[in-house]
Parts: sequence; structure tokens; C-alpha cells
Amino acid sequence: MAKLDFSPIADTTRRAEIVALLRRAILTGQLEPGQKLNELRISEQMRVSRAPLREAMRELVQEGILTSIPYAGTFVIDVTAKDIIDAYSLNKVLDEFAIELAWPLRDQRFFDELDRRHETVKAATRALDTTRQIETALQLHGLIYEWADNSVLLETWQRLTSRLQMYFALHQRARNEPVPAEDVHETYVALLKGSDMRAAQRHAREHIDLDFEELLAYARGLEKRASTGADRPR
Amino acid sequence: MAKLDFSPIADTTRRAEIVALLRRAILTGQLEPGQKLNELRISEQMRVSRAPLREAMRELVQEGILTSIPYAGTFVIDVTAKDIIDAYSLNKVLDEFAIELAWPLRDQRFFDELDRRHETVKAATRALDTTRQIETALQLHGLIYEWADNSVLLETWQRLTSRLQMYFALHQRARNEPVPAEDVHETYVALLKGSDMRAAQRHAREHIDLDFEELLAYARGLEKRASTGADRPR
DNA sequence: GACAATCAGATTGTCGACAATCTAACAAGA
DNA sequence: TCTTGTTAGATTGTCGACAATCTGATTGTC
Repeated sequence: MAKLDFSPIADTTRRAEIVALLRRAILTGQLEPGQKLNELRISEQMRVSRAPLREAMRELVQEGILTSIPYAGTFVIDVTAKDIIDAYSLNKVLDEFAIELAWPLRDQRFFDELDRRHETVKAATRALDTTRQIETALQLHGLIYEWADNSVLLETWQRLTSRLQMYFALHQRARNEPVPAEDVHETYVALLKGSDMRAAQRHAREHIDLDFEELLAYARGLEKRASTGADRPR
Repeated sequence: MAKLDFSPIADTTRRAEIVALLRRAILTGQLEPGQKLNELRISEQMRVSRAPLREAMRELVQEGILTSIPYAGTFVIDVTAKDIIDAYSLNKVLDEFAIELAWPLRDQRFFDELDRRHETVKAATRALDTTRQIETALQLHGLIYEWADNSVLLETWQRLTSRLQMYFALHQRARNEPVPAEDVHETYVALLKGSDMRAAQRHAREHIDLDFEELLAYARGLEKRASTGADRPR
């Protein structure tokens, strides 16, 4: 019999689609931090009942990008400078660990996939598609996690990534400028192909610090004009 | 005005109570790995409708202790040896990080709380209350995370802890023996009070490895008699 | 005018019923 | 005997309606 691995059938519940829709809206910044999600309005817009919508929202609450207050509502999480610092400092630690685990497991397929994802980022950059650039850059970054062969680590990183993507999207949205055309991932990719693990770990840490400064400045801006929004939870 | 910090009002939704009930049942091993959760039956037992039950189950799925297959059902996660290895190795990394962050923030309140939790563990140990012993030991362990002042790290650890608690409970349940009466946390507490951070980090790592061997043996046992259970997802 | 009590509107939480899907047993045909 | 088609039962997914709760405005009282 011919050996063929089929990928799992897509989830076809409304709930799953709603989760995807909402997550996308939040991570791209279409839904702003602190904003309230009105169940009735959203369910009418999506043409679904509140039941699957509410279940979807429960998932996103646990995923950490929504927050819920009983009988008051469900809100997009607020972004504080501290949150960004916290997420980034943890990300550094996880990165070092992931590189350590993935390092001995690198093979041709790893390198090929690395190049493929790198190309995807470059394509998005050339197309000036900011949202997609953020998304693909994180996917490139995620390869070491997928290769690390530690399901708990991967899961943890994916949760963290949700927030990072949101932060970056907000940042990009705020400054409203075209994306830098230069390739910031060249060195990272090269180091992952090389033989010096410590160097790769070091670069991952420093490279992160690069974008970080910009992001922090943005977050501090947010802090200042906080608590002026229309509908935020108290 | 007298300064007084009130603790938040308890969540009074059915959903929240159901989450607590189910989580407890899973983490204490009353619900076994792989077991299917029949919505109708559980909702009747709890005297609630399926709506809040289903929302609660969604939360636990995202929390990582349930898994769901559309139109097939929701199941308690299976425990494999690999899962335990993965969780533990990540836990080591996080522990080192948490100690590093918490170290300069230690104060009298920290030491007091450390002692208090240590006492709680000893009380549970004396009472031969296995479940509570596991629970309190993890709470003792969690203090450094609470003190690290990194919300993302804390959240990550809490998710990880859910599984660790489940693994330990299953292990204890399986061997069906009284709890060791000796105090295995004495050194850990002493080191956290000391001045040698590296030593504390080293001990955290080694102490973990101690229980780990036992737990792994149990997990390997599980592996062998896997796929013989009655109602497991495929 | 300041403050407490009351009330209407809006929103979230929960319920019971129906629709969609899966599973397993059975029947029919090669 | 093996495979395929059918069907009944059970279970999950979704819906619309009702109950509980919150918010903000209004009223009444001092």
C-alpha cells in the first residue's frame, strides 16, 4: 500500500472559526486593547448565536489575550510597559532553552524549512504587508521551538507569541510607517546554520533587544494616555 | 483613611464553580487520563445546564488538562513519559529564572510567607493527606514565582503546575502507599533564605531530579499498558 | 446642592430544545 | 468472508428565550 500521511481534517465547528476570527482581529490590532466585546452585537455580525461565541471567548480568555469580569463583560487585554518587559524577558530565557534543545536535532529538513520561512518573511517585507511580516517573522522564529521536540515548551511559546504579535501589531499601527525594507533576520538564520551554539543564543538575545527598545517606547506612550479610553474595565 | 487591602470578591458564576470542581477532580486523579467527559451526565450530576459546563470545559482545554475532538467528545489528557520529561525540563529552566528574578526582591514578608507555606506542607504531611501534601508543596514551590514580579512567568508556571500536580497525584494514587514522613523541603527553604543564589538554583534543579525518577518509572508503566483503556480518543 | 433609594435599560449568565454529527450494529451484495 | 450501505441511538454543537446582574439616570429627601 502506498504510504501517504494525510493531515488532520480541519475543525468545522462554528466555535473554531469564531476563535480564529476573533484572534486575528485582536492580534492585528483591529480590536484595541481594553475594548469591550459586546456578545450580542458580535454574534449578530457573525450570524451565529451567542453560545459558540461565548465558548470561543472562553478559549481566548485562557489564551491570555482576553480578560473577563463576571456580569461586566469580556475585554481585550490591556497592554502595559511591564507586560511587554515581562513577556520579552521570559522570551529570552525560552529562546536560549529552545536553541539548546533544537541544536543537536538540526538536519537538512531543518535548514530547508529555515530558508523557506526566511523567504516568506522577505516576500511579505517586499510586499509591504506589515501584518503578514510580523506573522511570518514570528513563524521563522518559532522553528527552533518546533524543532526542540518539547511539546510543553512549544505550547508555552505559542501563548507568548500571541501577545508578542499583538504588541508588534499595535506598535506598527501606532507609528503608521512603511516597514523597514532591510533584512534583519539574515544573521539569525546564518548563525542557526553554523556550529557555534553559544553565538546563536547570544544573538537571539541581542536581536530581541533591538526591536524591544522601540516597542517599549511605544508602551510607555500607552501608559501615559491610559485610563482615558471610553469603555475599559475598572 | 485606614489602609486596608480587600481581596477580590469571589466569582459567583456557575461556570467558575464548575471549573474549580472539574479541575480538582482531574488534578487529584479522580478523573483518569484518557477518560471521556459526558456532558449530559455531568450536567445532571451537578444540576446545571450544559451551557456553563461546556464553557468551563473550554477553559480547561485551553489550560491544557483536557483535550477536545469536535463531535467526538472532551477527554482528560493522556499522560506519556515524554510529557513528564518535557514538563520537568522546562520547569527547571523556569525555576532558575524565577529564583534569579525573585532573589533581589526577597524581604521579611517573603521569608515569613516561606515559613508559613513550609509549615502548611508539614501539617499536610503529618496528617497523611496525600492530595493536600502535593498541593501545598507546589504552593511552597510557587512562592518564588509569585515574588519574581513577572506576570507572564507566573502564569506560565501555573499552567505547568496543573500538569505536575496531576502527574504527582496519579503517581501517588498508583503506588498507593502512605506519604514519606520526612521533610524534603528543609534544604530548599534554607537555601532560599541564604545568600548563595547559585546554590539555590542548583538545589532546585537537583531536588526536582529526585522525585523525577520515581515519576518517570510510573509514566513508563503507563506507556506499556496504553491503548487498552475503554473510552479513549484515537 | 448633596446624598440615598428606586427604577428602566442594557448586558451577561443560564436554561431547555432542536439540529448536526458520530458510532456501532446490522443487512446486503460480491 | 469481506466489504459496503443503511439505520438507530447516543452525544456534541447550536439556537432562541428567560433569569440574574450591573449601570446610569431619575426621583425624593434632608
